[in-house]
Order: sequence, then structure tokens, then C-alpha cells
Amino acid sequence: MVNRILCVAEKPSIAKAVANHLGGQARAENVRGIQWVKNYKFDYGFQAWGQASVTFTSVAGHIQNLDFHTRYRKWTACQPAELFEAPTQIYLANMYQDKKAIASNIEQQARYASILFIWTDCDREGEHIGSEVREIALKANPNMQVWRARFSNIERAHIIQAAGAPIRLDDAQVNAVSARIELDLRLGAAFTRMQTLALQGMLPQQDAKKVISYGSCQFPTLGFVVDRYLRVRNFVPEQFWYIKVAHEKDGINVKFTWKRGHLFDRMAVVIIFERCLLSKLAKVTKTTKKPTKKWRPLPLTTVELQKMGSRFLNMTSQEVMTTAEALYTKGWISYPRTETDQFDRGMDLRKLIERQQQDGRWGQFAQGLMNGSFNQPRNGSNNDKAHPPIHPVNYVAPTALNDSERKVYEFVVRRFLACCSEDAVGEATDVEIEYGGESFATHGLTVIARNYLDVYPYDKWESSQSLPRFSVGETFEPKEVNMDDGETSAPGYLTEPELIALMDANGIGTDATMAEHIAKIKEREYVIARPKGGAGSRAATAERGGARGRGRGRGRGGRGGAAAQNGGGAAGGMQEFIPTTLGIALIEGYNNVGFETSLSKPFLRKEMEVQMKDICEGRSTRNDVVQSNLEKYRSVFVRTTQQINVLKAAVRKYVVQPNQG
DNA sequence: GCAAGGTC
Repeated sequence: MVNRILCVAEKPSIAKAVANHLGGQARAENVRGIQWVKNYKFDYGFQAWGQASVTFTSVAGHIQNLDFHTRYRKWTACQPAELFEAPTQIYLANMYQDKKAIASNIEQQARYASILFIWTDCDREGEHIGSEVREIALKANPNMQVWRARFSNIERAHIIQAAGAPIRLDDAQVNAVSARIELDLRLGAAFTRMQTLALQGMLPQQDAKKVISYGSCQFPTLGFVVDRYLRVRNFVPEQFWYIKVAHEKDGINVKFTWKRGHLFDRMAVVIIFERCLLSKLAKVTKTTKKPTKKWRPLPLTTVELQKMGSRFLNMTSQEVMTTAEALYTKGWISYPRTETDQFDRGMDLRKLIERQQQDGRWGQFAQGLMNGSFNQPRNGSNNDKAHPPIHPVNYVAPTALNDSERKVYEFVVRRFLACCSEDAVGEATDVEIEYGGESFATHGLTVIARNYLDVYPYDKWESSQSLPRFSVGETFEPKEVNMDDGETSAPGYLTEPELIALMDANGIGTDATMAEHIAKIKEREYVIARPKGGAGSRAATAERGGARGRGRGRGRGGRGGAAAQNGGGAAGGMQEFIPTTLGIALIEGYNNVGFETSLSKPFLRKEMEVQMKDICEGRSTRNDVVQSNLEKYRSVFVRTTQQINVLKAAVRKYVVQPNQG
């Protein structure tokens, strides 16, 4: 009797790729009721189970969705507070019927198989999706053995290795995710209903039906926007003074900047300035000339793609993601949701570069890499063990793509080629002088080899004017000495790449969902997005003044030794976020409720992340985490309802009479 | 009419 083995991946593309590795050209059968899932059939000799007849299918993400029992679904059916313990239930279909078709395919296939081999992504959510598959399969066929594959990319050798070394599902990870799911549901629904019902009536007529949602990700996201907005609004400019020295030598005008940067005490600067004037001669105290580099970029992660996209491609992060997904589905780029910034050593990068040689824009550069200038990419510090960095898979001509696809594809390709290239090389010159007891310095950069910069226009690194030769001990009378003044300038409103960076740093959302949370707070009208630098954007224009912070010298040396670290790049169309009156009211309202953990603060989510890790590593249990969090949030909830007037006052202040706010 | 997480 032949072994029958059912393999299930997290998404159709993995099922296809793995099936083809194991089974040659595996036969694809359609699945009833769902077009994009296929069952691949082939025979394979497993190390552990011997020759077997295999069905390799997939799900498409989570199959199950947790929600409240139907009788708690109506908003008027219970007090929002009851949602902290109201019974929940797992449903197969949420919005789509698709999930039912996917589940019944697994049931059907499970009936004929003796082994279930799970091939979901090797991350926490993947582990949970695997447990959903297990539950459905075991219901149809309780006698199945359940195994799981451990793999981190879909290279042939790696897949074959994984097929030969099955492991068990990790129930600790499953439980961690399950805790998150329950908490997000209960807290999201309870707070959303409570604040919507309490505040809706205070909104202007046209907003009378508006949902005022709470979510563990959307609220901290809003918090970042409000926080920056308040810092901009409350900013008080401060005047400062500084000294500039200029000198002409060999026909080159050299500007020296003051080592102290600037001071906020005018009299002090006047005294120093006069001392400079009196001393007449400046003396060169130090000259250095040393090689410097600007490092090529790291392999591309999702978060980086979204940051770069919203900065340079004139698209929102959500548009970037949607476009990247389309490019992936069509087979032009690799899977676009990844945290990994390291290429697996075994990956054949040259093969991918080779395919780009035919392009008119970067083909020559790709040829150069093929002809010897290839370098193994740098390794970043992240590896999600599920997906490689984002890279081009196949070549596609620009005419076959729409505008957004063309832009995103171009970025992915250029980034990839840049990764496989060499650091830019330059020479940095530093000259320091002493003048009136004060130090001044100037810095020059000569780019010697642009290398990766030739294919990667998103980085800027350009030679400054070359400096004349100075030698230590040399003295001169500066051509010009001035005392000047300036004002500290407010930070700009939060831009999309900055917001994404904050969310990433604080663990708000995942790479795949950050853009959705941003879209959500726009949709809820908690914030509005507008082009940066537009009319009325006081802070945005002020920011270019650049003089910020106290007396810092010019950043120099360090990583890449770049003079122009943050400067360059066309910021065409970048958006900035301003909270609406409602958005400010919500954050201020919760801050004023005076609970030590305001719902808008990012560390609540971080804490949940820590607790999930605790479950994964056996320090805590699912039940402990769920119960202790419900308890904690319930007291915030109770406190908020008791002091609902505080929240209402904030809304009244900002929304009802916005002009007095 | 609620969340966040997968993915198509």
C-alpha cells in the first residue's frame, strides 16, 4: 500500500515552487470554488517515510477568524464592557467564501492521506496557520500524523533538505499568536464600541454615523502623528549666534565653520568674535587626508521598501505595497513581505543579475557586475527565516508595466544591483585652524569611484569643491570674519517614511500591515495627509534652515564617512501627516484620563510583543497573558467610562468649537 | 458599524 502525504503551504506560490522542486513538473489540479489554489500531485521518496504519493496544496493566509458569538455582534446587544468576557467563536468565512473552499479542499485531501506535512512560513503567524490546517485536517481524518517543514527560502537544495528533516509544530508559538488574536479582538471591539457610542453624538451632523475605532496598532500610530504635531505647535524658536571664517587660497574660497556650532548667548559670541578680530592671524593646527567610503545599501526589506517608496517614488506606502504585491504575483519580483536583510550564501545572485543585462537603463551596470565587479551583498542584522530580501526575479520591459509598477520595479532592481556592487570610494580632507583661541574646521570630499552610486540614484554623495593645500603650522589672515545669527527651527510635521520608521522601531504592526494602519487612521479621519512643503506648511519650510540643536560640530567620519548623509534626493510629492481635531482630542482625552499607560503610547504594544515571546519561550502561558492583559485594560476601560467627561471635554474643545482650541 | 494578522 502506498503512503499518501498531504503537504500544505501558506500560499499558492510556495506550494508551486516546493512541489516543482520535489516532484519535477508536478501535475496541477484545480480546486473547486477557488481559482488561485491548486493541488500539485507527484510521487516522492521521503527519507523518513519512503516512497509516497504526494498532494501539495496551500491555504492563503489564515483560514480561521475569531469573532464574538453571533448574539454579541449587534452593538446594542450588550454593554461594551461585556466584550471583555463575551464568548467567542472561530469562523471559517469572514468576508470571502474563499476560506470555506480552502478548508474543504484540505478536508477532502486529508481523508486519503496518512501524513500531514505542513509547509507554512517559519514565523509565528505561520505556526498558527499551520495549527489551523492541522485542526481542519484532523477533524476529517483523526489518524493522521502531523509534521512540519523547517525552511527559510525556496532554493532547491534547501527545500530537499527540509523535506528530509521534518519537525513538529511549535504549540508555544501557536499559543502566543492565539493570545494576540483574542486580545486584539476583545480590546478593539470593546473600546471601539464604547468610545463610538459615547462620542458619536458630539460630532457634526455629517459625521453622525462615523465609527471612532480603537486598535492596538492604529492608536499608537495616531499617537506618533499627534505627538509630532504638538511638538511643532509648541515649538518656540530660539535665537543663536555664531562666527564664520572664510579665506581664499590658490583662487579657492574656503569656508571654515566654528567648532562650537553656535551659542545662545549673544554677548559671549561678541566677546569671542572680538578676540578673533584682534588676533589677526589664523594658524593651521591639523590637516588630514584619508580614504573614506559610502556604503552600498543593505538587501531590501519591506519596511525599507515602504520608507524609500514614500520618500522617492511619490507614492504612499500602501500604494507601494499594493504595487509590489502585483509585481510579485506576476512573477517579476520576489515575495515583498520580508524582514530579512541578508542573502542566503547559497543563493545564485549572478543568475538574477544576468537577467537584467538586457535593460537599457541598468543593463550595462549589470554586465559590469557579471564581468567581475560582483560583490556578495552586505549582511544586515535581520533574518525572519521565512523569506529572502526583496529582489527582482525576472526581467520585465518597462512597456509591460504601468506607471507605479515601473517605478517600484525599477527601485527593486536598482537596489538589488547596488547591493551586489561595491561601496563608493572617496577621499576626505579635513583642515582645522585656530583663530583667536577658537577652533574652526573645513571638510572636503573627493569621490574617487562612484561604484554602486552609478546604479542607485536614491543616494547622494558628491565631491565638494576641492580644498587648497594647507600645511600644519601655516598662518594666514582670513579674508573674511563675520558674526551671524540664526534661529532654531521647528521640526517638520511627521512624514510617511518617518512614521514608518517609528512604527518599525516600536513594533507597531508588521511589515505587511504598517501601511494599512496608516491608511486606517486616514480613513477614520484622525489624520489628514498633505504634500510636504505645501501652503501653510510653516514647519516644513523652516526645517530647511537646518541649524538645529545646540553647538554640534558638523557630523563627520563614522559610517561611510559621508558629508551628505541625509541631504540629497528629490522629495517630490512626499506627504506629511497632520492630526485632525478629532485625532488630537482622542489622544489628549486618553492622556488626561490620567492612567499611567495611555492607550496612545507605543509601549503597550511592545509589552504585548514581550509577552508573546514569553509564551514562545515557556516563561508564560497563553492564559496568563490573556487574563492579565484583560485585567489591565479593563481597569483603563472602567476608568475611562467613569471619566468619560474628560474624553468628551477634549472632543468638545477640539471638535465642537475648534476655533477656541 | 468594532481589531490585527495572514494572502489573492
